[in-house]
Amino acid sequence: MLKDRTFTESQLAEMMHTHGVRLSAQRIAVFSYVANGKRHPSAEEIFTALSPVYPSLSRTTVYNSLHLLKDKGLIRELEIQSGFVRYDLQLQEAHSHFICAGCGRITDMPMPAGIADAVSPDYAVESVDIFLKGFCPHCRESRKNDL
Amino acid sequence: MLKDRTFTESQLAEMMHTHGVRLSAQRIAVFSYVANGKRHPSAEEIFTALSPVYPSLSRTTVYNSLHLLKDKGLIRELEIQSGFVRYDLQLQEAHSHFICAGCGRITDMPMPAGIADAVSPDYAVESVDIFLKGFCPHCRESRKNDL
DNA sequence: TAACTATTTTGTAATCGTTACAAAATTAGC
DNA sequence: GCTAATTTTGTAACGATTACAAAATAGTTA
Repeated sequence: MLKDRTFTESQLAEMMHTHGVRLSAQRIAVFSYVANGKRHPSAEEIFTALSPVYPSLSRTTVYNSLHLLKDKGLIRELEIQSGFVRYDLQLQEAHSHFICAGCGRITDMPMPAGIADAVSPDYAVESVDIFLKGFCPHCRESRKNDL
Repeated sequence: MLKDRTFTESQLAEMMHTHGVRLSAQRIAVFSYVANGKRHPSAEEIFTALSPVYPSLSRTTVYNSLHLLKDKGLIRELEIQSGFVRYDLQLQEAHSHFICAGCGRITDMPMPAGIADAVSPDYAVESVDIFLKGFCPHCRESRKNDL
């Protein structure tokens, strides 16, 4: 499990600027939600969370912002679950993801070493996604009681 | 890269039977396509490929069969790519998947050792998916020439 | 500041993979 | 062969995402 970190709005704006993303209130809000929120949100979750703050917010803007932030390397798509895409801050330190089959919560885990060694060197690996599925400590416990 | 294996129809029927899947021509065809085809097909690919053989085949039947085969542990879902699900034979030997950003082809790779060690022992890991993305030897070469 | 241009946001409609559902067809056991 | 249970089929619905054009906003120049 990796610990979370909170980013101030000006830090986020700075990151966007250095990655060539023009600023807008909506974009900053979307980026902030991915970077600081409970994390790994879907587009719909972001839209639902931000709508009260930006009543005119459009779903399309959320999608546009996410795609832009992804193309510029600030966030990353996670296709850990069927049916929709989740988004994660593109951290410098690689990590894997654990999704709980009970509560659905996603937890960052350390990236195991030596992944690249398992791939024949003719293949140019550009990204590695590791999705672990199972039960988190809490759901594991409640399941034990059920059985 | 792992080598492929071909299953005869009676082997497939046998596997289905021992896993408690009732036989039907359509189900065998779907299972065979996943087990023997180019592999890692989507529901749509299966439907398109089998339609000529079973002109009455319905997309719903393909989905039904895939879900059943998955629930009975014969095949596995791969959410390696956004927007749709791919299916893979549930092999006894664990393996990871490489998807080429150039040609889209999916290649089986050996499963690196020691994945579980990276997860804190409070988490009950039930499955591990490793998705590698990059360029296969062929596409890597053609890209070199383009740059 | 005004005028002009480029970019972004918005809202609606369309698309695509998948699921729901009920009727028709098939299968299995007697 | 008959009856009950299962499977298949076709159509309609659904949910996430994308396309697109109009409206709003921001940036630039004068």
